[in-house]
Amino acid sequence: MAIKEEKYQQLFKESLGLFAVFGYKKTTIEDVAAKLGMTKGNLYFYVKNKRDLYQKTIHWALIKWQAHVIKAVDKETCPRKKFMAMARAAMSYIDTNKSLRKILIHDPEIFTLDREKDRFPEANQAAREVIRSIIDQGIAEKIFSITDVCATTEYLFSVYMMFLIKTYVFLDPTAFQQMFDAALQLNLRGLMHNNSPSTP
Amino acid sequence: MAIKEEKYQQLFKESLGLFAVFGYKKTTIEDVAAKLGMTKGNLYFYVKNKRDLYQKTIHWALIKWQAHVIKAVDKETCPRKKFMAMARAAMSYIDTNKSLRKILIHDPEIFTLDREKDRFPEANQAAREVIRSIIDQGIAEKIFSITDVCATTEYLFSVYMMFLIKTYVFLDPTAFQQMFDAALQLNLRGLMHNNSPSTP
DNA sequence: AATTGAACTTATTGTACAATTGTTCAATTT
DNA sequence: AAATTGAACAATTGTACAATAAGTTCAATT
Repeated sequence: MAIKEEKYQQLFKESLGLFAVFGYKKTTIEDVAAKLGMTKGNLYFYVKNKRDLYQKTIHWALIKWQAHVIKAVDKETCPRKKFMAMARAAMSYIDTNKSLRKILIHDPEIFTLDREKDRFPEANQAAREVIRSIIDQGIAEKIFSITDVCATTEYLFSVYMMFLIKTYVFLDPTAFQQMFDAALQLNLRGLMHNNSPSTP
Repeated sequence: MAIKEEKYQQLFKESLGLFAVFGYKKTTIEDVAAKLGMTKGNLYFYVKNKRDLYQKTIHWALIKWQAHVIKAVDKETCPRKKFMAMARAAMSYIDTNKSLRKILIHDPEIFTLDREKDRFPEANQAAREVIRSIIDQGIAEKIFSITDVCATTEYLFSVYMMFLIKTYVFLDPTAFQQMFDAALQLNLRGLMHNNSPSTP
């Protein structure tokens, strides 16, 4: 059913664009239907309701983002480089993806530090696992040394969330970059078994 | 005018208690006045308006909190221990102070990762300076080594904010403690010049 | 200087109704 | 059978205005 998949892709793409411009409330089901050249009634063949459309649209965007990050991580072999690739890919993606970024500004609670309020636990769990696998590999190769892998993963995921929250709100790109670099240095050195001179 | 100072202390204390129980909206100026045995009109001798009362009350609570942290930091001489003392004092204080914590739950935006929306820039600037002075001392004593002190301070302050946001929302105290310890280990090792075995 | 209490102003709540938007579904087309 | 339509229906939001409650001011008083 590649044809139905195509339809969904198009639906989410157009939907994302509209939600980005008008926000959830101001975007009507009819707007989305019109954009796709169908009637609003037919949209209910694809999604349960408006909220479901919004949820599925953002989930789709988050998964696409994640795929981009994983691709960047997989290009590297060393855990240290993987960690850097992960951080950089995640941040640069959101920086270039105007639509997703606009939605995050409209609806900042998409990223929350409160796990109870997490509306995208599936996508975020996958993100945790990316971090976790890099740490595990680093420990296996005796490059990283930390006592509590689980808690460290959760902490680094929270730091990642923190940066996301800061990204779509940050005024000065230079200040952001500096803080990002400082964080990367601090966390990498914190993970490493021995402090070695940083290779940029 | 130590007598007037006393009055303010009492005002903020009672006000904090009421705001903690009922929240900003449900707490009336008359409630606060009654608690202090005065009429609501007289409250306007002390504060500009209701919002000002709320603002001054929280600012007062934040400064008291900060004084507690600084006291704990000053007990230590080594920058490493100072850093740990700072983190621990800040977190344990909020854990025991039920009123302040309740207010933070009612009004989570008191702590924000968005500097533009910071309603207590004075108190938070002072907090940044506590972090900064510990880092500066650590570098002077060649215990810490980081390239960008300014950006690292800002990053660690953000991590501090993140923990505060997580604190009043965290379900499981054990999980919080583990994450806190992992973060402390990671950040301390990241700051240090050479990785030495951690002394607990 | 600190406080009162009444007068005054501003904000909130409730209600009723109109308009808009979201949702369902039997009928129709592909 | 899967996809789509359009009209009927339900839910939500917006508007207007009255009633109420809460916030604010200030001349008089302690």
